Amino acid sequence: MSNRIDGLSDRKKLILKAIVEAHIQGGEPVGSKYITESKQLTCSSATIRNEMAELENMGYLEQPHTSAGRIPSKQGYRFYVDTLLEEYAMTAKEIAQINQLMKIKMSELDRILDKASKVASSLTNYTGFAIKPRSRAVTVTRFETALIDSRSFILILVASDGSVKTRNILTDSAIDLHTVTGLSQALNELVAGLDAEEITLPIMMSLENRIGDSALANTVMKSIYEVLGELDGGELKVSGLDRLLQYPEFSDSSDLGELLGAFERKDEILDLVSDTESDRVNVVIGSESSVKVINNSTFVFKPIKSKGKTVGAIGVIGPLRMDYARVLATLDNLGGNISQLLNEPKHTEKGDNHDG
Amino acid sequence: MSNRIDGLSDRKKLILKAIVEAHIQGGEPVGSKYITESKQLTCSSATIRNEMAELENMGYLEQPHTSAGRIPSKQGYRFYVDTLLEEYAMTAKEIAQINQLMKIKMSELDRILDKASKVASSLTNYTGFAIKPRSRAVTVTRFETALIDSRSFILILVASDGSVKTRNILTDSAIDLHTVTGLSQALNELVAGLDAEEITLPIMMSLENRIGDSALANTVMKSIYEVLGELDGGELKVSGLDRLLQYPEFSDSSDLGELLGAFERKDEILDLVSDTESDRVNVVIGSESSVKVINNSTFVFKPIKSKGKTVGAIGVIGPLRMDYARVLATLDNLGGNISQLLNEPKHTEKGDNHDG
DNA sequence: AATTAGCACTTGGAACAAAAGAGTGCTAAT
DNA sequence: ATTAGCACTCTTTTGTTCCAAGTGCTAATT
Repeated sequence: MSNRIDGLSDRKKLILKAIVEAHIQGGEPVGSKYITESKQLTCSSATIRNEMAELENMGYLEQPHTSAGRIPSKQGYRFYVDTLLEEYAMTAKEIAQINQLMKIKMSELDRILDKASKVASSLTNYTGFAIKPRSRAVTVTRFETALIDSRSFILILVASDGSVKTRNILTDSAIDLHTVTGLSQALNELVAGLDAEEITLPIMMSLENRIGDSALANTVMKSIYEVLGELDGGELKVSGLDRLLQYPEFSDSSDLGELLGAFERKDEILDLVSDTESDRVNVVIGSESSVKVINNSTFVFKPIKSKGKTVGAIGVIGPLRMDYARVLATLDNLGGNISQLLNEPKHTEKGDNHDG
Repeated sequence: MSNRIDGLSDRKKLILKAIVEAHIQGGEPVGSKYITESKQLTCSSATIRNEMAELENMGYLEQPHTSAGRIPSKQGYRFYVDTLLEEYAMTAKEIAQINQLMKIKMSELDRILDKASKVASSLTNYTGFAIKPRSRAVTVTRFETALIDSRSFILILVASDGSVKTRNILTDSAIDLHTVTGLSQALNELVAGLDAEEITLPIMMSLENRIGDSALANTVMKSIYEVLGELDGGELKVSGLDRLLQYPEFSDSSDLGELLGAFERKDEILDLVSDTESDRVNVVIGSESSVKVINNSTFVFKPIKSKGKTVGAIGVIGPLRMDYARVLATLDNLGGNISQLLNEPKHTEKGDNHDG
């Protein structure tokens, strides 16, 4: 009888779906009686009980204690997300809010992501985050300088991912426009386009020779290394942290502490996002991944692509019993819009606000 | 008998001090028996009880319920901080850690503050924050441009407080080096040094005339407004959020939520810090100030001065029963060091790392 | 063979009572 | 002015009972 390609009869699927959704909605364990009363199935509570017992044996459900209803296990949520989830139809209001964001045509990824994480948080009512994953491939493609006074100038570094970093440089000896112009020329010829490993001693020597000021060359190279490090190491922005507290699973205890700690350290989350390849919305339930920190929470995130490369991700974090349908739809839409924005030909529109 | 200039006998002061310190240490209400046993006073528990009753009447102590010991009231903490606190001698290790930070000679305030908030958090074991207060006085003192390609360039804005902001600008029509050089010249002559109110319509008109591209002028001015807004609105960085959770007063409940919410919104905290004038370490206990959000927590922060002006602040946030002696000493030292770093003549040292 | 009604069983939570413990306030003695 | 002593108050803990929820199993039914 019926569809068993993934090992569950249609009825079991229906029951599992009903339990997951009831639990997501109410937060309480779900009993057999509730399922029969919800009229999605025609059989009796005894039948449901038998099926539930089997689902528990198979690992899809758990029982907090003998006389309680069932709650979905992580495997249960996983099956739900992968197989049972129905498309969520976004409301006009939600779509409007996303379009609102899209109108702000910012060209700088950092600021787009920052804004997007706020929107994700406010649309889903979970904690939102935005991330720029690690990528060794980023280099400085161009150097510019701007003289400030006789003892300081600004070094501007344009990275291959489009981001711009600046550094105030204080010099030991007096400098003039000629010096810094020469410096930026030299950097553009010798260092631009190289990554950290490619900047070798010979290159540094020739830079020193070229500008004829070893102290300056030294200082500048230090700054460049630093910026390369920043470009490489990802960034993580979090917004709507306080929303976590409204869910009883975080209301007390150590789970919240682990999450906050993970946000502080950043690296676990960066790893988690950087390691995934799928372009679709990713759902990481509990400690499915090797990342230990997020045991009792779910990460959902969607990569942001620009010209075929993953340049960032936006997502939300919340309890296991997350409103997956809605979150998936929201992030898919939002992330897709952002990727599209990044990829669309930039100069086709009328001359309104082209920047941010 | 004895010192009553602030209305408390010496003995009452001793008792209050003992109670505050015992409570800071243990977190539990303090009873009369504990005080007598701690051997700081020679009188009996009954005497202590009488004194405690009086201290409660005077508003320095509170009783959670009849059969509990006393805990300090906000007024009690206030008196303790203002009058009873003994100098905390920082350990060699703590001083070493601060000196470590000081070695990183960064010239950019943002990055110093960011780092400093982390150090403050790790030294005190409370949540650290760093802030750049609002200040209407900041203007853009200088504009630079860097051409990227025929349709985009980077606008660099150097602010009067030394910070540097950049904006990617996408243009509708093709541009060349000549265009952007002319643009920066025009901006430097017409707009540099003005604050948002001073940029009037006539000025914008003459800019438009000067560069002869109204769409470009428009886009650029939008970016400038935006940056002026950013420079004006303060920044708030928080680190060590997870440390809050180790204190039982935040272990559950809404207080934590209010704090997290305040960190999200930022404005209450910015107001709080921006409104204070004292250069010393400030201690805001509970809702002493008009800021409602932080009812059951203490803010301690020290302003950072550069050339006589307050350019930032670093501080920590924690429960009312905070280790005030230690926090005050740490922030005073740390903040003082940073201010000194910002003010010291910058070019006197040997040619080692002058930047960051 | 699958479903279902019925019932015994398990368990956590609520309600209540009693006891223990901590600390006070007051009185009377020093 | 201080202090010993004690009655009093209030929270916390512990134990008991009771109840409701929900299960698993068995026997009857389709």
